Amino acid sequence: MSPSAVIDAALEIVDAQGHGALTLASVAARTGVATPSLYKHVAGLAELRALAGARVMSELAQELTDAVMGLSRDEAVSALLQTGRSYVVKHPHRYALMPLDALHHPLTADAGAKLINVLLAVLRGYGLRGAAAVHATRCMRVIMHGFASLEAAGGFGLPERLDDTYQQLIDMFVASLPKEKIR
Amino acid sequence: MSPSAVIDAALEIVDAQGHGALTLASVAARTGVATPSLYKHVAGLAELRALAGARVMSELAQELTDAVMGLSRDEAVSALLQTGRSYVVKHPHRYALMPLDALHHPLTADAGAKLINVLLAVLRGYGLRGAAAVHATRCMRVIMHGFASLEAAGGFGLPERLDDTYQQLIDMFVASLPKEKIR
DNA sequence: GCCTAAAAGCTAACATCATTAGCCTGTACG
DNA sequence: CGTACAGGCTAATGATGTTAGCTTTTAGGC
Repeated sequence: MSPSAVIDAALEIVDAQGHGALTLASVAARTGVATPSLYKHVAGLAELRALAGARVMSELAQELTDAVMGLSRDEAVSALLQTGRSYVVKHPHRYALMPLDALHHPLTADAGAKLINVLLAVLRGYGLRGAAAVHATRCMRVIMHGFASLEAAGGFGLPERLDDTYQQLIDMFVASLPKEKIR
Repeated sequence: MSPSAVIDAALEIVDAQGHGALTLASVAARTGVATPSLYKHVAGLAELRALAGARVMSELAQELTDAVMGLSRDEAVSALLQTGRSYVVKHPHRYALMPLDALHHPLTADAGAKLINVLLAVLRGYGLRGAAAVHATRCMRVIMHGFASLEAAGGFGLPERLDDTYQQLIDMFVASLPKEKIR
């Protein structure tokens, strides 16, 4: 066994039973090991959650990176937001693992930075600098996180198509970006 | 004591120590009662959380209602979004109590409906109907929830002014609404 | 004023967890 | 061949949620 294998098991449990079911006991059961043995690989439940969250964030960052490769500006923004949502739809339970303040925690800071960097890279195509870039990044995050967390939690009850709502948000955001690249 | 008094104590604990500190043991200590005695008023921890969440949602709905009274359209939307955020800034820990899928749970459905109704009322000024009203409501929710949850969780690390980011989001949303009332 | 029944409290007990301490074993490496 | 350590184990402790069953308080009717 290895720390990574423990995280694998943790993610399997989360995928199957939701993030509330992630306990050291359940991970131990799944890996066929006594609970205290997990401490040889992981410092405790808090660290395991952080590591699992970091794993998810890295995976998401990778998918986003792949999705925007070769695209720029509106196309890239749209692809990024769509891909972010589709990841959450694919693994609804994983979303809750990602810490919202990843940068504040050493175990998740790297993964968090990777994620933010994709957003920044996409916005670079608009020539946004300094404060403007920060605000735009935050807006994008708000939209992606707001929608994804609501969708993952089953927060949208009505039957109207979620795709349409999300597209409307994307259009809204894209419309707020500069039409000409700022030089 | 009464169920309501138990919820009061729960909210005091959450305000002071965060929603992770909300346990039956801590509520019992604060109300000067043995833990099992709480079951005379509340069915268990899950119900207490739901009831506390409903209380918070009602309170927020009331503040939002007060804030938009006498306003319409862009002014009302702006006031609603600003007031929503300021509630979260005032009581950062309470935000995490509100269930995202309030309508699915009988104990929180009423409060959830109250909240949604404020949003719908404000959007009525634009003459939005049917699916369009649903999408617009969702967009507003995404923006308010996305921003508030990130802010409450300390998810914005950089020093740029959050007020500016939020204003940008509000402008973005307002710009997406019809300029003339649809009749 | 008293009596009874329900409301509200208590203690004891149990299950589940996380966590720590201390022990055992196999294996890689000198 | 011996030793050190990685990785596993059992036992024990302390929170916590929850249930059961008993006691006390209280409110209302007689």
